[in-house]
Amino acid sequence: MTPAPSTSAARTTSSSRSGAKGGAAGKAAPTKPRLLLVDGHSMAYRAFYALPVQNFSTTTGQPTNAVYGFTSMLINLLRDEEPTHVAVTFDVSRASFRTEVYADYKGTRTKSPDEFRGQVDLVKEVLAALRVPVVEVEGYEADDVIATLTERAVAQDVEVLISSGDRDAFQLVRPGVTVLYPVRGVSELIRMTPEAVEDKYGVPPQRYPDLAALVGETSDNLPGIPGVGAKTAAKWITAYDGLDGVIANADLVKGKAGENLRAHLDSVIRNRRLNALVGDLALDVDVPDLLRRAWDREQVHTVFDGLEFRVLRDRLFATLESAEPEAEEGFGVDGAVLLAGEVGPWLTEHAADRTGVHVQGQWGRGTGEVTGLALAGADGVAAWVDPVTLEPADEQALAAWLADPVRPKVAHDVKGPSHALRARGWDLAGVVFDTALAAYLCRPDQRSYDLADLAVRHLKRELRAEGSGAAAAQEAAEQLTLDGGEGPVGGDQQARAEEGMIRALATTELAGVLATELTERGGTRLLAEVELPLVDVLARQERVGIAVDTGLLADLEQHFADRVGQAQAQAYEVIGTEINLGSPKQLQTVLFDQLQMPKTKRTKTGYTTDADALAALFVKTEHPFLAHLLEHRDASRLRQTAEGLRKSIADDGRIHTTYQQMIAATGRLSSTDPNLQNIPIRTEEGRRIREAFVVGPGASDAGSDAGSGAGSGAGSGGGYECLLTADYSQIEMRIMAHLSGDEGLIAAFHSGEDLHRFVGSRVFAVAPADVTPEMRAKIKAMSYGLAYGLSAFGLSNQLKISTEEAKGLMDEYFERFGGVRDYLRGVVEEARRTGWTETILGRRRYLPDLASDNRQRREMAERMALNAPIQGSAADIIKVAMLDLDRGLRESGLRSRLLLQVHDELVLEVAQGEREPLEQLVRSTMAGAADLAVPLDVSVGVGRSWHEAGH
DNA sequence: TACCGAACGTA
DNA sequence: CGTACGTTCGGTAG
Repeated sequence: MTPAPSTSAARTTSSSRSGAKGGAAGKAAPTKPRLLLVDGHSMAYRAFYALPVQNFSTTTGQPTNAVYGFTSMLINLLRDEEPTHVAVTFDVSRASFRTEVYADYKGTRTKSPDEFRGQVDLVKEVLAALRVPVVEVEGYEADDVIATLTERAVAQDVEVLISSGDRDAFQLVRPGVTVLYPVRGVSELIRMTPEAVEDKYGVPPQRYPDLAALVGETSDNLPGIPGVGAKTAAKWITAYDGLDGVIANADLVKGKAGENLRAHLDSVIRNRRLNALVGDLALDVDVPDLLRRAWDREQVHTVFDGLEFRVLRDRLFATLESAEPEAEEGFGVDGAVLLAGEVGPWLTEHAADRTGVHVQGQWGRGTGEVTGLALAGADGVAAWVDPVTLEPADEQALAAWLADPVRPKVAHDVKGPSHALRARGWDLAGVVFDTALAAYLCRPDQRSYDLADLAVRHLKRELRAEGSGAAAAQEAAEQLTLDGGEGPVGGDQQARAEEGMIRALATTELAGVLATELTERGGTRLLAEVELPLVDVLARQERVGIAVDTGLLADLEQHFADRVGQAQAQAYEVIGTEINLGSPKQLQTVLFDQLQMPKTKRTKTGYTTDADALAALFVKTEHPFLAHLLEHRDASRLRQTAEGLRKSIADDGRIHTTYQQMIAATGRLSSTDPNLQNIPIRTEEGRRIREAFVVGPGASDAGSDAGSGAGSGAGSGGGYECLLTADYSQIEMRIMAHLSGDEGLIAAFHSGEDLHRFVGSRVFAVAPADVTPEMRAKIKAMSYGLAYGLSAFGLSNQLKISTEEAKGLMDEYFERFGGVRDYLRGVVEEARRTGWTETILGRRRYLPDLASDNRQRREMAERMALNAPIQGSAADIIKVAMLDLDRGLRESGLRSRLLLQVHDELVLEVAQGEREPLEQLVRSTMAGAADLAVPLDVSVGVGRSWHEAGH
């Protein structure tokens, strides 16, 4: 029986304690507290006018645009500003002390539209679910409450952020108090710091109400002095040291403006009295009461469901995880360090069924080391094994169990650990679930899939022993040390064992929860049939590595270094000074200050000096410095690349990259340490680096496990004869043709004609033979651009043609290939409706930003939605090809082996005498990896080096 | 020492 | 104002 059964549903109610702890604290508590104050009424009102009401209402007809915009803004603020404290304030009623003073205060305001009223209560419902306190005081406005809380916060050394659409709030600005003022709706807020206020109005923030009193505020029905704007008002205020001075010296002011001032002194004085915020209200809350709290999960679901805020809810959960309730409990550990002779019996008793495996140690570059092994049986009993002190019988039992494919195991991110196990002589088989991979498939946009984070999120548990905080665990460990003395189980080891067993237990429990979630998201088959079996294929690729001609690489590095030296010397000669050519900052000084060249495109920190811009500058100025600089850039990048590769060559003369299977949100692999997926190919000089990747002498240890051990005696001539590369041609365009079902594009792939020539002939309405190279280049750029969400502007930029021409080109393209246009439009619509995109194997990518009210974010999400199914389906296909190929190699008894994957290309090492059959196998396997409406074309090349094999 | 932005390599 | 990545460097903040 599991000692501490737990499900995620069982623990949503523990809010009193977690509430007190606060969600914002999350991981690293901010050093200084920060209070966010929101003027609820004014921000909701802004949202109401920013978002078209017809697009935002529930099926029952309830308008939700204001509450949607407000909630969205609040989520963004909580995410981006990370306040530790938060409150939202509202006006209680129209009547306030100000209307008593001046009956027409805000008198021009028309009654708010019907669609708006009622939404304020909905906003309050949302706030209640989010556990954001609402503060309001009868007879005062929201801004008075904000002013009061601001004064209190400042006195307590708490930083303040005010979100208000009312300019009166500017008077509160000072160091440590910033107003976030909405421009254009509520998605963009500008930061009104003391400097910003002074920049904009010409007076310091505390004098802003003086200025407003003179200028007037139409929205409050406070008329100012006719003919006096901010400029004049600021001038007076500065000249007479404030409004009191202006009033006292009203007689000195000349001209028509002066007359008007004297005529309207009363209203100015009244305005100033009304726009002064009240900073000393009696409130029943104080700043500490506003500590951010974890929101109520269930209530959020209820409220958001009612409002039909599906995507917004996803965004809330996605962006504000730190506000999850803190885990309450740890793990009850029922387990022990296995002593001599206990391993076999333990496995028999506890490890027949699904067992959690956690490896302690280190790994990387295709190898590793085991320092501890923890197991957690399906019965909830755990065990820990010290790999150093195992006796032969234990060793054998453990090895047999680990390698037994019918003993099901669950693990977390198992590729690395499998290297460590393998290096210890243990093969791992029978892994039926990987919690990290499952979490990745559920939410492929996450940065990491750390076990501890997943346990907190999905199990609501900390990775620590039950009922014992860190201190208690330490105590227990020390106790053991004292008791055990020199005994078999030291305290340090005990602590490591407990840590390992907890992780193994957490893995088994997580596997259950994540399996359910993955099923809901339709990813079960993808995990079982693609990602999980791929782990082993990738592990072998990493272990095998690719051979490098070390001498050649060193020569190349020297060659590039020489080029760098020459270019540098020539560059220095031209400009007469020795600057660091690798420093954009120093370059900008030379280019734009000393040489007075025209300014390039702006970056955050200045002006760009990228290759495109430098080339454009060279065309304009023909300054030789630019040529030397570009040469220096090019050569030093190549030198760096060569040097980096040389440094990562292992003792076996090969480079062992690491494939990341859970990084790219589209489903692609990535390669690190070193990255072998970005080795130069475009330029002649760059391609030379590929000459250094060569066929190996073979006979390395790892080779034997590619072809199954037993049968490999046959042709053991030993070595390898060459490298083989095989890549899919235009796979993304073929997927586009398949997914769109566009008849023209499908016909293009069946025509045997060159794709871009074919498409070009349609777009330009000429015979294929009459498609010029220029036309072809434009078509090629556009075809690929479409899959990335390219705009006419972007296309014109890239092709250096006018926007009009680019627009015409795209129109013509869509005219001829209407299916493509319909598909691209549909894919975004569908994603907006469901919240995700999908590949041909059902791999999802969630894009909550499709509903963002921030245009930049939303359009970014739209481009992602266009690209994800295409790039992701290509990733699906090559993964399937790798699995089929791996299986095919084994079944046909070939000894050749997979070395690299570069998105649409596979690199293999061809065993002696296998060139012909291997090519056949590779071609048929890759072409057969998916059944599309168009054929999958595979091109193959062989050679001694990657360069030679390339084609 | 740690992190960010600019730049640039690949598909 | 074109997607997806990883690495390197210089610069700056800590």
